Amino acid sequence: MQMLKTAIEPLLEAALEEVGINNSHWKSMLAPSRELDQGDLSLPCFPFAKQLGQAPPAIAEAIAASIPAHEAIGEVNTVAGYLNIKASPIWLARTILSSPQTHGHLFGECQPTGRKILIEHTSANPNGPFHVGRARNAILGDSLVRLHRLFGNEVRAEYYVDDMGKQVGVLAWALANLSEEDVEATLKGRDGLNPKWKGKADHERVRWYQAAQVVRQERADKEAIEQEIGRMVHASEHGDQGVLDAFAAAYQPVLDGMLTTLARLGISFDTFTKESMFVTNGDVGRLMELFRTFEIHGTADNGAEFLDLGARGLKGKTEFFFRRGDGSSLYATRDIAYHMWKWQQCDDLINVLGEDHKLQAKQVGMTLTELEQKVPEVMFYSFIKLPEGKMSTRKGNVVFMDDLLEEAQAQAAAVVGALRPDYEQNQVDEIADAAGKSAVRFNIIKVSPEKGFTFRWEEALAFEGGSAPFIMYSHVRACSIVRRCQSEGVDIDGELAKANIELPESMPSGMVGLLRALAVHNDVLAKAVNDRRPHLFANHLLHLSNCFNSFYRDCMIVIDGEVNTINLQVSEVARRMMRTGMEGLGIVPIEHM
RNA sequence: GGGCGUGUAGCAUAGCUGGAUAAUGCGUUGGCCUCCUAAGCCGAAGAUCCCGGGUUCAAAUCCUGGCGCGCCCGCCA
Repeated sequence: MQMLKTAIEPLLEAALEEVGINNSHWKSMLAPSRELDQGDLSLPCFPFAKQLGQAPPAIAEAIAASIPAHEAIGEVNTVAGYLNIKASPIWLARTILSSPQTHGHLFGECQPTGRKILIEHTSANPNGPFHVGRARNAILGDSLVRLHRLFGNEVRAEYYVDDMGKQVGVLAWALANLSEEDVEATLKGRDGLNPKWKGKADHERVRWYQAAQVVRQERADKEAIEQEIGRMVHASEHGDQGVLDAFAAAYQPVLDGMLTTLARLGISFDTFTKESMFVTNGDVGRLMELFRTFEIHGTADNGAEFLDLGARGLKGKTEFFFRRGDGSSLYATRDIAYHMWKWQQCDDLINVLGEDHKLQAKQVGMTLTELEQKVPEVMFYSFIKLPEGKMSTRKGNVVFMDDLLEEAQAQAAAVVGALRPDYEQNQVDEIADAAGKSAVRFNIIKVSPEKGFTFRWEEALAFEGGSAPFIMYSHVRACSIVRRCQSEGVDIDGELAKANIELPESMPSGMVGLLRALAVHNDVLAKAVNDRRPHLFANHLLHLSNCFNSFYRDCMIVIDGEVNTINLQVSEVARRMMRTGMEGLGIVPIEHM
């Protein structure tokens, strides 16, 4: 609760000086209380014991006695060596409400910072549909994008298109050389194409890719196939425009299909940058020449070149190869050129990467340092497993995001249909669509990225406490209060504009709890953004929604046609914060459900 | 073998820049709709915070040694 801390720090400083503490180490010790009923801020007094030669409880008492009355402080108490300070609910209400109409933007919507952030996420190889494993990157990345925007940063969301690797080469070869009959014969015995996705190129063309993977292993002329693919990949890496165009024709429809899936999740990108650009524009070639001048440059027997990052402290495998024996570049080399290009366009660079890229990212980072470039921030995430084990397209052990979204919507529709039998079908569909996709997203956002994650249908499709629909429902209740006011003829804008209303001496616990949750909202947003941990904000939003529900129970807004101004103002601030917060996580803030 | 990450009630998680009675949801269980949407609210039971050692007034949190799980250790992307 930064709000309270700022208000009382000078008081506390004076009180501590009176007791005999003159250094300012205590400022970092003054932290949010562990339990809400202890207080808002707590100061453990144990470290002062040695310095003052007194017992911690006595010190806490002495400090408490020296703190003068202040409008922000509701209560000061000491327990077992802790000094607990609770904000005055009236002060909280006054601060938060100080004209919600004019200052409402302060809550939930921050001022522009002027900072330009480039966030690269997803960047999946365009060779098949998203499964929930690959989608963790997109969901986390997009949430980070949205939270930065909510925070006030100027964000560009970027997809790096891998348009020249072996995977794309295989796809292009398969489309050119395998007939539909070949593909179906090769994949006989596996799951067929779900008729639902007929015509969606990511689902259709991945079968050519999968068939090619089999054919490359099993067909009699596999050496010739490998040579042909190798020739194309090689040509692409030397910037052969004809081959690159053929690759693009192969992957672009697949990429479009993948983006359709992401769009359904509310995920979109501002820019797409193709890997091949850095080969064709000469950046990669110049970079490789530059590396030759480095003192840590080395050459292998066949002419391949590397940087010896061991000399810079890298453990394990220390040779970082940037050029093959045949003179072509490697993925990592292009990635470095890409990063140098990105740095020209932003103040901060964030990459969202799977944990399998940690070593690679480390090598790229060290090389960028060698080039006197800044190192990007990286958000790593663990892979999503299925209860049966690792997700694998080859083994048919996958859950496609398209299927998950269909199932989520269907289940949400069943819930809405049962709970709201009077709703029209199109209204049910709209709610089910919003609830389904939000639940799927939230299920992934709410856990910390580095944690291993096992996908379970029953959890992805849970619509109760701890889920996106729980938050959506609280928001809907707040919206319904507005509708109620309108139907009662309440002048809402007028009510919100009222300032300096008399606040009741005692407030119901639901009100106090909500005020405290509101007071902490922007602190959590800042932390989630700065530490790249969206799940902190997700958990806060659950807490905020929960607090709103208790407030809803305790504080009626309209009774017998009479509106309670304070309650309405608090409800409206909460509604806006919930709405902007939901948008920050990609949860759809619908108004009915 | 080496590197990185992770291990918290039956299950899934939060807390990890050290601080009090370890928080939340699911599940189990007891209450609450003549009142702005019960996808809700209030209560109960349920924890050797993986194990051992260390640092400290204080360890789930930091250090160290084990064990389990995941990922990486390509002139692949």
